[in-house]
Order: sequence, then structure tokens, then C-alpha cells
Amino acid sequence: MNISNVSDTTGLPAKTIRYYEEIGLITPTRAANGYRTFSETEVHKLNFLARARSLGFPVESCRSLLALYDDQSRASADVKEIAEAHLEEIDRKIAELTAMRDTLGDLVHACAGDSRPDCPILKDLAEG
Amino acid sequence: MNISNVSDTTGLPAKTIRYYEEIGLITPTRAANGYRTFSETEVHKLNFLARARSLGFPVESCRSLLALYDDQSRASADVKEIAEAHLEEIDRKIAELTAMRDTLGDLVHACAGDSRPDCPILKDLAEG
DNA sequence: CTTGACCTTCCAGTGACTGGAACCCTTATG
DNA sequence: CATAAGGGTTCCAGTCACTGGAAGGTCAAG
Repeated sequence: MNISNVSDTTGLPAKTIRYYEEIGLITPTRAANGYRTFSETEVHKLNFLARARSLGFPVESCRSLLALYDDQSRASADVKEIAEAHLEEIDRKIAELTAMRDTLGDLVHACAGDSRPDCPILKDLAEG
Repeated sequence: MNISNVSDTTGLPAKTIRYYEEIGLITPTRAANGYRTFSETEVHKLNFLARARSLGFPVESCRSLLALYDDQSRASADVKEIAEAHLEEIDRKIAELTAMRDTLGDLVHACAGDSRPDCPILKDLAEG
């Protein structure tokens, strides 16, 4: 399987797949002409990575998760720890965004949005 | 006012203030010894920027907002347009994070987190 | 034989800083 | 007067996870 097929089946851009090889997440072999060749295993890993990334795991966490996946004698506690840390990070971000949303929503609501210069949004920014 | 005083009053790191000068958001003058000197106006701009950034506006939007703030003949509609676009972006991110949170929360909940290898989190990542 | 679609590597850029090195200026102290 | 501490300065590199683009090799079809 060459890179564009893999790109199609995994949904990952070819550039991203090359990048994952560069940072050592996958190790495709090479054909005689220098083209990357992807085994079932590599494609499987890439699907794993795509899924983990879509859940927002940082690439380095994905590396750890892949290693745990490969380790038959892993403890599920180790996996859960990574996932819980990520969950906390997500919650932190949601809280931050929600606070922004609330404030900004109020400001936008209060702004007439017409041709006059008077603007509560700018007023808030200027006066805190 | 020198940079560390400004840093203290605005809450912005000195590095960030220098960066804002570099990209042309502020233009402090210089004392004879080369030190930056900040007027009331510059400090006010920095407070504006700090507030806008804390609401998550990208730096380029902050530049536009500052320009509108300076323009006495602005239309509040122009401000509102920027704010609404940002609001949509925030909502998009919240939706994305919430979807992640829901999925990941379920997986974490289903994982025993003990010394056994069996793990629904890895299972999900491997099987989509 | 050429065309077009593949593939390769390498370099630069993204956003918004942040860390660190190397060096200058000012003031207080021994 | 020397020096040390605590300001300030510039410039370069690194962050994260790609992404765009240039320059060029490879391959199958017509």
C-alpha cells in the first residue's frame, strides 16, 4: 500500500503520515524505488493515531498510548491515567472558552451593530 | 514608565510587550539609554490588548479592534462583526471539545483502571 | 516520447509567545 | 574604584502539529 492509498483509508493527509514517520510513530518500509510501503500493521497504527488525535490527545500522548497498546502486559490504569489527564485538560479548556463565550455573548448582545460609533464591546475592552 | 512597571500594571510579561512592539501593535518611545518608555496611551493600549487577548481574540483581530477604537468615526457594526466571528469560532471549539469530552468521559468511565491489561479505551482507539 | 499523476526530500511558515545567551546601564556597597 | 545586583537591550531557537511549496525522481497510459 502506498501513501495516497493509506491517506485515503485513514483520512490522514500524506504530509501528516510522513510527519508521523519523521517523529518515529510509524516505520513504513521502502520499496526499491524509494516509495513508502505500508503494511496492515502500519495502517492499523495510523488509524489508531487518527482516532486518538481526533479525541484531542497530544501527539506525545498518542505515542504513549500506542506503546501501551503494543504492550500485552500493560495495566489499564496506565491508559486511564493518560486519558484522565487529557480529560482534565479538555475540561479546563471548555471552562475557559465558556467564560469567554459568556462575556463576549453579553457584549455582542449589547452592541447595536449599526453605523454609530458607540460600542459597548470597545468600551469593555478599554475599561476592563 | 519602564517595561517592568508596565508588565506589573498590565499583567503582560515583558517578553510579550516587546513582541507587541515588534509586530507594530504599540510604539513606545526610547530613553537616551535605549530603554523603552511607555506613555499613558501605550499602557492603555496594552491593557486593551490584554483584555482582548483574554477574551480569546487573535492578535490580528486585536489589531483591528485597536484601530476601530482609535477611529472616532467607526461604525459599531464593524466591531460587532469581528466579535461575532470570534464568538462563532469559540462556539465551534466548545462543540468540538464537548464532543471529545463526551466520548472520552464514557471511555474513562468504562475503564477499570487496575493492573489488568483489558482496556476499553485502547479498544476504542484500535477499532474506532 | 510525452504527459500526468504519483512519489521523494528539504525548507519555510503558522500563532503567540517563551527561554536563554550575551551584553549594556544604573545604583549601592565594600 | 571595583564590583555585584538588578534593571534593561538584542537576537536566536524552540514550542505544537502540521502545512505549503519548490525541485526533482518514478511510473503507467496513450
